[in-house]
Amino acid sequence: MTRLIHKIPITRSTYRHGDLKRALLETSVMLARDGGPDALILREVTRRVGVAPNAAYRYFASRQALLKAVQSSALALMAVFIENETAKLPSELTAVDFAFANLRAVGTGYLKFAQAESGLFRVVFAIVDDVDPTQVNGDDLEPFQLFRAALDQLVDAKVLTTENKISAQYFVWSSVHGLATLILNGSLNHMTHQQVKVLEQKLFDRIEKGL
Amino acid sequence: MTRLIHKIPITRSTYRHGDLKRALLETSVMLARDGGPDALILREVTRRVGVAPNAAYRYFASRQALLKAVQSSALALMAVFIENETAKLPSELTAVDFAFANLRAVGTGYLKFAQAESGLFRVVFAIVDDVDPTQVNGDDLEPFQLFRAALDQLVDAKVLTTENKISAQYFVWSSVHGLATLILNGSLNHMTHQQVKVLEQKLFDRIEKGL
DNA sequence: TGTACATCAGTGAACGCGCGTTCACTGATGTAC
DNA sequence: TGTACATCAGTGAACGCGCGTTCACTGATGTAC
Repeated sequence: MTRLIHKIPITRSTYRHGDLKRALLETSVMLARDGGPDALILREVTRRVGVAPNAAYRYFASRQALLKAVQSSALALMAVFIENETAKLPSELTAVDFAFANLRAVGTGYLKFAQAESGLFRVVFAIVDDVDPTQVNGDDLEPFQLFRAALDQLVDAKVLTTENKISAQYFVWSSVHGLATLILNGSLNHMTHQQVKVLEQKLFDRIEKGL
Repeated sequence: MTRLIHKIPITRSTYRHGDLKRALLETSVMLARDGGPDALILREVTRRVGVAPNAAYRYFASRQALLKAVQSSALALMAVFIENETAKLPSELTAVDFAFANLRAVGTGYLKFAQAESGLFRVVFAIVDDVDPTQVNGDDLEPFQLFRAALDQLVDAKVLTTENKISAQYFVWSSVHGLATLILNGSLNHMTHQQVKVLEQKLFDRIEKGL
């Protein structure tokens, strides 16, 4: 009896973990937060969870599959960052002004996520050499969709035509994503945080002009 | 005598290599062409050159230093791609038209390099956790400079003010670089090559509009 | 022109490291009677 | 309520792999006399 009590491990009180899949995924996300895709090391994940290295294989077919799962989580978190910004929008604007403000909000959330969660951002855009397509979760959010609602509003506000919407969407995405990657790869390291902020605003100005 | 002849290795006829530094760098570039920064494996480089694994250390302080050297080579090649495009420009244009055409040419070269030499493109923007700063080659070309001449022409042609030049330069760079990375990370894999070409042109249209 | 010698480019062997994945398994658990 | 049993979540051990870097060295070369 007492023996049993002493044998209770810190991280696990039952023989079966009970929630190993979730634990593996959450730990994987933590690792990826700190070091990006390369920091997702299967053995390290299982070590932290307190389980044998091969235990992960009951829930994920391979490291790739686990990375794919982290990718989904990261993208969902990115969407939350964006929603946090769009939620702040004042409602007493004209449709046109609101649509533009919304676009800026989405871009701001995108850039904030890239900077606050650079590891996860890099995971989102890491190349995952095709995971078994039968395993692909069809209703996964796609990064391309993040700007969609904002662009739809611009169409509704007659700022954009329907024909131009797609190319506008790629234009906005490229510009914002490009700035995000330049920030992350250190190309803007000579600037202060404040200067980067100013640059972001000027980028949005030019994006609006270019639509 | 005959013994000596038989002992001549295929890749080396003298005891001293004679040009090992160049051979190491060139082989490194080949590896990086095929697989990006992660494919730059010291032991593989020396294996291909036909030299002991540690021989590289006479010329490069570490793998990082070698990667840095490859980065310089890659950036120089990128500049060549851009010059190849700008060289094609017709000369009988007005200053304004020429400046815009030049900007497109630079962007086109940038995107062509990214697609034709994706491994080297990734090396250029790979994070190199600070190499010893006393070793840094001060006159290394910076990616940011690639668009500089085109923007200068736009200032000369009075399309841009001097104050706006810098932010315009980052706008152009972000947009083009962003599209390049989206193409490379597979975000546009659902498109045909032709569709991507069209998208590039529409991006340039919007960039011009946004200046 | 020939010899002695110092230089330093490249060697050989090893260190310490850690990874992803497979195999045959064990034993706590929940279930059926 | 108590017992027999099948399930399957997690184990233990190993495979095969290759990396970057350090150390003490050797011996072909170019140079000085």
